[in-house]
Amino acid sequence: MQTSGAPLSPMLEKFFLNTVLTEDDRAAIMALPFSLHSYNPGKHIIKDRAISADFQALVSGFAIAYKTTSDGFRQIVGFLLPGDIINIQHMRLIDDDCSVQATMPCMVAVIDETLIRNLMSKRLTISNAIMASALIEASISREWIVNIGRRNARARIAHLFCELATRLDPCGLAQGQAFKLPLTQQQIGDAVGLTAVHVNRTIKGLIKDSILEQDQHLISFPNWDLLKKVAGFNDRYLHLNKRITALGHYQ
Amino acid sequence: MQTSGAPLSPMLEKFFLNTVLTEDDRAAIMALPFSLHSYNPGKHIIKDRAISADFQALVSGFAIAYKTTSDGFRQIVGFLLPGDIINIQHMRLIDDDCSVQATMPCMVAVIDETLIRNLMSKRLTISNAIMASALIEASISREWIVNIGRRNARARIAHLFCELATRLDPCGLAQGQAFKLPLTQQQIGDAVGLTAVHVNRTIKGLIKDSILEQDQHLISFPNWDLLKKVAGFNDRYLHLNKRITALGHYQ
DNA sequence: CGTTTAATTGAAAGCAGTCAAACTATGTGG
DNA sequence: CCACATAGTTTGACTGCTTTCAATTAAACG
Repeated sequence: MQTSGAPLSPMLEKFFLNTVLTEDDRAAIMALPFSLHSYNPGKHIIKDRAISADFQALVSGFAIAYKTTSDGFRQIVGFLLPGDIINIQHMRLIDDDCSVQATMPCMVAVIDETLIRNLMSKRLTISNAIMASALIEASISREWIVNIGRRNARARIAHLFCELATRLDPCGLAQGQAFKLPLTQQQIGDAVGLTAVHVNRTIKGLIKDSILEQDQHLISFPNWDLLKKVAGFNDRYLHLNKRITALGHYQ
Repeated sequence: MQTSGAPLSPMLEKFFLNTVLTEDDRAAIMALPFSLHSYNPGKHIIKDRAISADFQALVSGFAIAYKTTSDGFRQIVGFLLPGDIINIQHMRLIDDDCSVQATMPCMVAVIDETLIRNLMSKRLTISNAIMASALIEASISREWIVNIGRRNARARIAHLFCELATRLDPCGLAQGQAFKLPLTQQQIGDAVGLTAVHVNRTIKGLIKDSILEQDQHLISFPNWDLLKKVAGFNDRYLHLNKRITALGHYQ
């Protein structure tokens, strides 16, 4: 998945992972007019309760979706990687219920939502691909519920690293058994329901036990199977490379 | 929302909450051939990894969707109420990644998935309604992540009760400021990431502080605003009564 | 009425949170 | 290029929420 070149190709590549698109579908998507916006770390791509009439896709970088409790705590509810649709719930629901913030320099492609709606109504396959993207996002949320609800700190953080390594890889953002961590320890805590202090101690423990290695922002794991075992990680919930055809039959 | 009479009407009513359907759309849905199946508490409607080619909707009763960790812990990831589509992710994804189990006597309408696919391809509005249902389910999952990740036991359980009261009401399963709890304390724990023992103690505490009342399986809360405050509950994530039109414009 | 399942309670242990301080990057302006 | 400011990381001591284990009571069911 290239982030250089055509800005919409990361999204297209992601569609191809779950849906068989025709050459016409591909052309129709690549022909969509868009504008590009860049966001530095810390900047908001979507602010809570904002109502925009646009369809946005992440071209490059890394962003977090989060919600805030009434007493001021933050919980990250998902990650956005290149190719991901940023406000997919906005297609059918009025309220954006969470905010989206860049944690790495981000490039965002903005498309007039009306054009997407037209495309979806005319091209069933593209509608299917977007539906599949929404369902995969939901599947990831369910696994996060399991991770936070039923795993201890060590397994939670290991699971987070497993998910990051697995999802960053097809984006060209992982180097073998390593990746550049796009999050601070505070943000890791906000993602897995722990405090930054305990995240720090737990990561230290993982390093001490040779489950992880860390060199500045580079996280590596010489023993992928061990990390997976500690995390109880199974990538099935990410629904990678599982396509169903335009007709809905299994490929 | 009636559970007697036409079995598909609870689902139809739910569609109407988020999408403006035409009379033709309504008729097309009500004309769908279906078969009815009943499940007693404890019975599985979907078993993990099962591959079925059917579209299923809950007609009456109450069911839980859950996942199991590699070390044997169970985490409930969502509730299914009358009108809810049971295996919505199955429309576009190959793997069912969670199991669904009845906790109350359930009636399930099963429809040939091909008929649903045809309906969705011919009727944009119905496709939109199903998409909206999927997005609402995802929104609820995100709020569960917040609930488990960033609230203490008392707020978590209060929040669960708020969600149940709010979602059961349009199904005709809530009586004023009360509802019949469709879950055991073990299941409540599995839903909010706590042990059954601590759920018990926490509910006792809520009762002692007059935030809840309990008479057998009937849960009531004389002070709804107080319960909401303890929970930090805001029903926005449930997306009730927020319709957008077939054309995608705000109503 | 006996059996099974669910709810309840107590005591002890442990995982994670809180508070506070020191340290280390990272970046900026002089 | 260095001094300073800021943000992020690390560490220690202490607290406390939640779990664990075990046993008892109550409810549901055939």
